[in-house]
Amino acid sequence: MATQSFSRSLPMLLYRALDAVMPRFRKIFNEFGLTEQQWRVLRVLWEHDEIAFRELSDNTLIPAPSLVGVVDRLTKQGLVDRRRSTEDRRNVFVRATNEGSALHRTVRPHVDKAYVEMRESIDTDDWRELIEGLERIAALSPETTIVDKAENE
Amino acid sequence: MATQSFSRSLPMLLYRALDAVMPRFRKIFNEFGLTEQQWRVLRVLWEHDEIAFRELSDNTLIPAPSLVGVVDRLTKQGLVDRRRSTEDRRNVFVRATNEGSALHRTVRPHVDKAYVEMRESIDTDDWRELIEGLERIAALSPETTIVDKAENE
DNA sequence: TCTAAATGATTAATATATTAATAGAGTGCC
DNA sequence: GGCACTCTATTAATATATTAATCATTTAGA
Repeated sequence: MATQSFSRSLPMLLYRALDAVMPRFRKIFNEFGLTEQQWRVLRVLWEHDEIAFRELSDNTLIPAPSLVGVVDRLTKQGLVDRRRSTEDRRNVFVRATNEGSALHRTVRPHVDKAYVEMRESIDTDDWRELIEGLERIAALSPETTIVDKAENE
Repeated sequence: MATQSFSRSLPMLLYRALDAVMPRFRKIFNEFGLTEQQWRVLRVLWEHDEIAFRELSDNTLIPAPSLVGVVDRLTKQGLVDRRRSTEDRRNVFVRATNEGSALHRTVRPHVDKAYVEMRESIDTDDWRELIEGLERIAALSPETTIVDKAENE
């Protein structure tokens, strides 16, 4: 039946799960003067010496228009750099400064610790099932499910 | 081990799942001139003839400061009402207008249809496991995990 | 070659999230 | 009765999300 408990719908459960897990992490970020999105950028930059703006957007899940501001503020704080590509001048590359990398190394252990604590508060099998289930949902990306519009009306 | 794939961490998977499922719903909301949050308010009001502001915030998962603006805009559109409680004048009650209820009845079938389609694209057992897993995580609400601060330092 | 289409970052406008602070109203206690 | 405390909605300031539009650049094709 279509009509079911709103609070147990998939979207609301996803939001509630985020509300349950994120505050502990945001608290850490804030202690180091970072927002959640700024942290995500530093986190991704940790694994990419230099990364295209578009890829940074994909990896952090921060929409491009928002990412412009996030990178602006990180730049203002001296934590990242921008560089316009010479081959294709539409592209922009972002990289962490020394200061940005250093901050990442400082914050990272706190984040990892909180993550492990959270993970350990859940049964291992349950955790694995949850992760797998989420990956299935994530695989339903919007593009994947688009049917040719002409087909319907 | 603490160091694991960032893109497969619980928070990023939750965000990716939302990115995968919400666009189809937002598209519906927008067709009827509603934002996602405005819809959530109407959806909750559907089951409560009148509801206290605080409860509305809890049920919609919209933080109180944001909800003020959401209700303001819904009021401006004539879809909901505000009423200050006479017993305890700190409280505010929100209710749907006739127009608000009517809009809900119009939009609801489209939302339900999209939800069923999404649900049917996932194996039933997988779906159940996922919902259960998310409920476990949601139960880890921040308040639940707070240890007395004096205990640590 | 020159133009139409496509691509990538950015801007714009509006709505919402986050965090802290405030203002008004109730409550308990002396 | 007054005072400290608590609770509720709201405001304030800043950051981010959403959607559409723009601007510069590149690419494809006539």
